[in-house]
This record gives sequence, C-alpha cells and structure tokens, in this order.
Amino acid sequence: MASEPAETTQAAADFDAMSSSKTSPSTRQTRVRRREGAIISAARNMFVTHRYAGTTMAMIAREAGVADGTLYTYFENKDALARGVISDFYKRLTESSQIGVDGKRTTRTKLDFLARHHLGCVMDERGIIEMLPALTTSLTDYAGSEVYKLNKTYVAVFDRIVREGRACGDIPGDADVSVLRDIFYGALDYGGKSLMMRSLRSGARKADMTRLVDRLVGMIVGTSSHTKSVADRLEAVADRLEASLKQVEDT
Amino acid sequence: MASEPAETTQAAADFDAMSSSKTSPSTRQTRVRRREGAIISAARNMFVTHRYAGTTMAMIAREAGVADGTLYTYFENKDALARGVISDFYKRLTESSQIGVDGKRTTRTKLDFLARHHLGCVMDERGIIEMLPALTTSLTDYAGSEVYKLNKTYVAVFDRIVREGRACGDIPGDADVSVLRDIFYGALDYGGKSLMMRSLRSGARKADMTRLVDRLVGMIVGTSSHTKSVADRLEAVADRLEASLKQVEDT
DNA sequence: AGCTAAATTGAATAAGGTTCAGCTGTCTTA
DNA sequence: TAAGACAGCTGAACCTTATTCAATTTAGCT
Repeated sequence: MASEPAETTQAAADFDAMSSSKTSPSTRQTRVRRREGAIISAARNMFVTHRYAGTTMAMIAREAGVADGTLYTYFENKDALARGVISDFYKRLTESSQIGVDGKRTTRTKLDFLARHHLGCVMDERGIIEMLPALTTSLTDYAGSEVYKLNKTYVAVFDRIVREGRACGDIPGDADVSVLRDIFYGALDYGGKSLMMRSLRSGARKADMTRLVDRLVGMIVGTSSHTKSVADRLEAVADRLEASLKQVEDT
Repeated sequence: MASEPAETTQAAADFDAMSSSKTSPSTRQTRVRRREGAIISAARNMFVTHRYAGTTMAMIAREAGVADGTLYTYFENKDALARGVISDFYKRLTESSQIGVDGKRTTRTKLDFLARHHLGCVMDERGIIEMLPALTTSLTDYAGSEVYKLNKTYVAVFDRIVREGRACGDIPGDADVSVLRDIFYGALDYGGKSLMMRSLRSGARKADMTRLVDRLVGMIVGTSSHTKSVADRLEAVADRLEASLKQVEDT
C-alpha cells in the first residue's frame, strides 16, 4: 500500500497497449509516465509527513529529483498536485477494497472488512484525504471533478454490498443507500480520528477499532436472526407502518 | 499552542471581575475586547466567503478596520486567528445547542433537535470547521489545545443526552458513549456534505435532512428493528400514528 | 501637564508559489 | 547520418502574502 508503482505501472501499461506503436520500455511516453509517478509519490511522502501547508514545491521537486519548474509541466499548481495525490489514493483504495471484499462471503464479513480496510488505509496515509476540503473551491466545481468521480467509484463498493445485502435479506429497512453510506464513512472517519487520539495514551488501538466497527456494522446489518419467526413478521409489519407513517408526517 | 483569543478574553473578564473598580464601558480593556471581537467577526466573514487559503490577512484587516500589524497583537499568526474563529464558533454552538436541548422532553426529540441544529449551523458557516484539519499540526498538540477543549465541551451536550437516555431505558446497549458520539457527528458531517451537494440539483433539502436524521437518531435511540422489542415498537408507532392522524383531521 | 506603557501603524522583509526564456535530449526526415 | 523540430526540463527571476518591528499614537495615571 505504501509504494505506488503497481498503480503507475499498470496505467503506463494500459496506455502503451492502447497506442498501436510498440514502444520500448524507455520510450519518451514511458519516461514521462514514470516521472509523473515519481512526482506523485514524492508529493505523497511530503504531504503525509509535513501536511499540505508544511510542504513546499521545492521539497517535492527535490524528493522527486526534478527541478521546481518541472512540477508545473505535470500539474497546474500545488492544489492540482495535491488532487493528483488524492486521486491516486482513491484508485489504490478502490482496487484493494474490491479485491478484499470479493474474498468475503457474508454481508457482515464484507462490511467488516471494508470498514477495517478503510480505517487502516486512511490512518496509514492520514492527512491525504484531509487535504480535500481545503482544495475544494466550490461544491459545483467539486461535483464535476476527477476526485469526486473517483470517490464515487470507491463508495460504490459499499453501495454494492448494501444492495446485495438487501436482496438477500441481510440488511433490514428501506432507507436510502446514500444515508447508510454517509453514516458508514462519516462514522469511520470520526472514529478513526478518535482512535488515533486515544491510542496516544493507551495503545489499545485494536480493541477500540473492533468496538467501533462491530457497533457500526451491527447497526447496518441488524442483529435479527434469519429464522422466520412471528416476531420477524411483526417486525416487517412495523417497518411498513413506520414508512407510511413517515410519509404522513412529512406532509 | 495557545490560541489566545479565548485565552485573552477569559483573562480580561477575570481581571475585570477581580478588580473592584467599576470601569466605564469605554475602558481600555473593553475596547480591546471589542476590537478582538471585531477581528474575529471579520475573519469569520472572510473565511466563510473565501475559505482559508483565499483570504489574506490584509483582507481581514481591512474588513475589521485595523492595520495589518494590529492583527498580530491579537493573534500570533493566521493559523491562530483561524483557531480563534473556530473557538468562537464552538462557544456559540455549545450555548445554543444546550438551550435548545433543554427545551425538549424526550431523548428522541433532544437528539433530533441536536442533529438538526448541528447540521444547520455547520452548513450555515460551512468552511469554518473544515479549516480545522489543516490547522492541526500534530495530534499531540491538538490534544492540549483550546479548540479541542471547546469541542469536548460541545459534544458533552450529546454525551449527557445519551447517559440520561440510558438511565431511563430509552437507549439500549452498552456501547461506549464515544462510539455513539463518533457515529452521530461523523454521520452528520458527511450527511451534511451530501445534503449540500444534492441540494445543488434538487432543492429537496428538508426531506433529505429528515431522512438522514430520523435514521441516525433511530439507530441510537433504538426504534430500529434490532434494539427495541417488537411490542414496544408497535406501541410507539401506534402512538405516533394516532397523533399524526389527529393533526391531519384537524386541518 | 507630563510620564509610562500599552496599542497601533504600515513600510520593509522573507518565504514560497509560479512563470518563462532558454537549454537539452529525442524523434523525424531527407 | 546530419539537420531541423519539438517536447521536456531547468532554475533564476517575479509576485503575492504572511510576518516583523521601529516609530508613533493613545489611554491611564499622578
């Protein structure tokens, strides 16, 4: 998760494959790709260790082994470079999440993995996603941005789990998926921050994480057994009653 | 460390209270405090409309009607000024929240109000709290900061509701309060962002907010399927249904 | 009024993001 | 293979802004 070459190499390979000209591994295109990867990697290192405000373009250039001006041939400005780092982060996060989720069977274990994986990655490269708000000039701009699309792609992993969970009855209720999504990721981000602060004193990070994730996933999946008891049927009735009641109340 | 705004204000207040001399409303202390208020207010306006990166110290000085250098007699630097704005925000938020909550009777209505109030305030002065991550140099520093203490004071409003709710049986489970707190505020912040983005297209902000808050509060209070007994739940639904129908009939 | 210290000022300084005129290596074409 | 064209690269100069500080003003006091 630390080094990007996997992602960059992959992208470069795709690009080469698309262009019909067979280029040797040291063609100009390849070198440019490689260098872009090096810059993003360097920028990530600096941003993670010194935060956005604490890293200068000169630091990134030195770390990447290029001149200051070179950065501007790859990214319009410091903000765009930071957005590039975030985009890269989301790409890696999406891929590793989907792979991990595919290896789990039940709705609960999928969500459990996703939550822990998210927490781990975000805490690992803490500061990367936290740059986002400061980089968002306006919501309308953000809505059309690359980062927004990649974020949507990432959370789609969660959305799919929820929809499948609904289909097989694991997830009760009929709330909008977006509501569950906000609760899931919002709670994880806040919980992650609390976790880090608490682990400054007591190193009991793992137990704390388990408590948070269990509670959160439990809230979504529900603890109801799968036996079709009278209680379950009553529950379903209550669900429907509540839904129509809400409609009445809203008008 | 030391974000001094609150520091200074508090110190000044203490000083006045201690000195037996009755100072007229145009004493030096008073004027200083007034000016500090003007600076914080000016800074808030600029930060809200232009974000942190987009506002210059010169802009704030002009808005506050003082010279550039004057800002630095009140705040160590731009970061400290921003922290002062955040501190001020938390103070107002805490007070208005507590007042509102005190006006509600049940656990559910208290949480419902708190959630809506939080969402409203944060969306209203959006960008203020979002500055925080960028201003946090290190977690250890933050743990001892004024802003952190004020945040703790603010979320204590929530903590109290939860504890009372537990005591009277409204809130089931024995999860750590901190977990519920992270879920509550995390979900609200994320949900708030989603809300704003969605309301760019469809102006259905109110209905969306209701859905989010209901689901979230329901998860905590336990009207949801897995926490309360079915009998209790049906009873509660019947109560609400009767009340709503009465309202409908009256109109 | 005169003294002291706190407040205030705004021009000077410094840091860092950004630009751009030139340089270098690679590709293309004859 | 040599010459021309050009993409990429360079880093010193430029410009905006946060920050400093010596000088000045103002308030409080005797």
